[in-house]
Amino acid sequence: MERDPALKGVFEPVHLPTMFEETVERLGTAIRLGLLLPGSRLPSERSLANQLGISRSTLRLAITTLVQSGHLVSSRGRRGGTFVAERPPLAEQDEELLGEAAWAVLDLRVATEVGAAILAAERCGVEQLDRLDDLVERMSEAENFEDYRRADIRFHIGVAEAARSPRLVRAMTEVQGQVSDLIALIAHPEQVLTHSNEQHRRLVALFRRGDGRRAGHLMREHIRGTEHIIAGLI
Amino acid sequence: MERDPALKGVFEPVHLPTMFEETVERLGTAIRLGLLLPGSRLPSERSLANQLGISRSTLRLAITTLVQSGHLVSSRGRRGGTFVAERPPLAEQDEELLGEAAWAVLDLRVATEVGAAILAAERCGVEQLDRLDDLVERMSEAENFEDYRRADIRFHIGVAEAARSPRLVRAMTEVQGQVSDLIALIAHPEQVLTHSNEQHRRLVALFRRGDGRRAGHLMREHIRGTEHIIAGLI
DNA sequence: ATTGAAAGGCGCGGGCGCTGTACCTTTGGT
DNA sequence: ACCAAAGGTACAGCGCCCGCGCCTTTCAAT
Repeated sequence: MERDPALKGVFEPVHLPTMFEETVERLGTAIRLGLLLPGSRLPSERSLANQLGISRSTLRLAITTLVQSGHLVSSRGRRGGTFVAERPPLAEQDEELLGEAAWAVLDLRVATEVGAAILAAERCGVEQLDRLDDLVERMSEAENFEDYRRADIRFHIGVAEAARSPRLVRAMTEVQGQVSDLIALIAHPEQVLTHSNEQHRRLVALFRRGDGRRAGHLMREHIRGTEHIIAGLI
Repeated sequence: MERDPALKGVFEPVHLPTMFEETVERLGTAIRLGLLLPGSRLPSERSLANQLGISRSTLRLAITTLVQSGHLVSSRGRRGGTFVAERPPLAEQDEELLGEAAWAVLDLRVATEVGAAILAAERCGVEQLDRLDDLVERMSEAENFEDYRRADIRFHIGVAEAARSPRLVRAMTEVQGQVSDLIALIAHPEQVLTHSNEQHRRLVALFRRGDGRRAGHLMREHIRGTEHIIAGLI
């Protein structure tokens, strides 16, 4: 057989997540990224199972797992339901993650972030831009790292939304979920955050001007910083 | 519940491909993209099942499907095996594909191609550059569209290889597989191909200079052409 | 105080995909 | 003539997932 590098990927083992795993991953990531706010209520099990296109039995398995891991709390009765925990876990600080896998995630991040930035500059509307302005403001006023980080995540997903591409939003959410586990490991002095948010501000300005070229380049520079730090840890 | 657009994706139905479907997709795409050349031999069923991490029974189902669709042929006996058909189908000209799904694929393509181009400029080595030069040459000498197209696909996957990122290679392969179904529908006058290949040449030059900024921008312009044409069809 | 609706908590039968194993058949090299 | 290597076939079993029905808890409305 030829040693064609492109074929490496073709014959690689195929891992398919189960519905259970996928559901835990989706809901867990949404909670850890702050897309589902602490205390907010999820749809009823019957309704959510329907929306997700899975059986209630399977959904309940996923919910049980997330309750045990501290992401969710359930209560019974008339006004009962499933709620996001008040203090959900932030990130799975899986030290084993540092290695080959980390690089792969960072590479995907480059593609997703830069691609979203370029398309955002080409297509975004005013309401998305206002939203991004808002998030930049929130970051500049953040008192602690957690607040900053939450807004940061929303900003980057917001860029994908500005690109008007649902698939990119999904990809961005996944990438942010994985990269957050890494970012949680590194320190962030205030000076770095200020500089980072300055880049956010310039990005929005470039989106507004429709300058996809500079927006793409700036986004690449923006994310290069954390790459270097993480690279040092590996 | 809030109408947060980011949550749209979280609660969307989850459809997971089966191992059977995934295997058919992988092998079928590799064949249609020309990664597996006509007449070439696949590993034995037992070995391939082992490599893919699935049972032989399941692999056989996939192979049977691909035989019936004209991608593969099987022969028994001492020197038997499973071979790529001499004239495999080129693309699934699924006319139903034109619509919402087409845009989603094109968006992912922007991210994958531009991301790969940027990383290729940052990391590529001489051997990958030579490979890309070779493919550019092959395209310039192509007598017909099919030959050109095969080399074109290999070029773009080659960019992902130059980025030294296996995950991007996978992503690029998938994207090319889906976009090929669209590209097969549109005409390609020779003038367009010449211009397109000129861009390939300039891309390699930018990779060689390590100019990720211009490489990313040029790649975005490069793929914009087909976008416009396909947009016209939708 | 009663009732009913809306939510979570449970149990079970059945289907389908996938596995693993064993065995058969074909074919060409030794 | 034999044997090794490949595809072709059959079957028992397991795990995930579904769908259904039913129970329990709670609170709002009456």
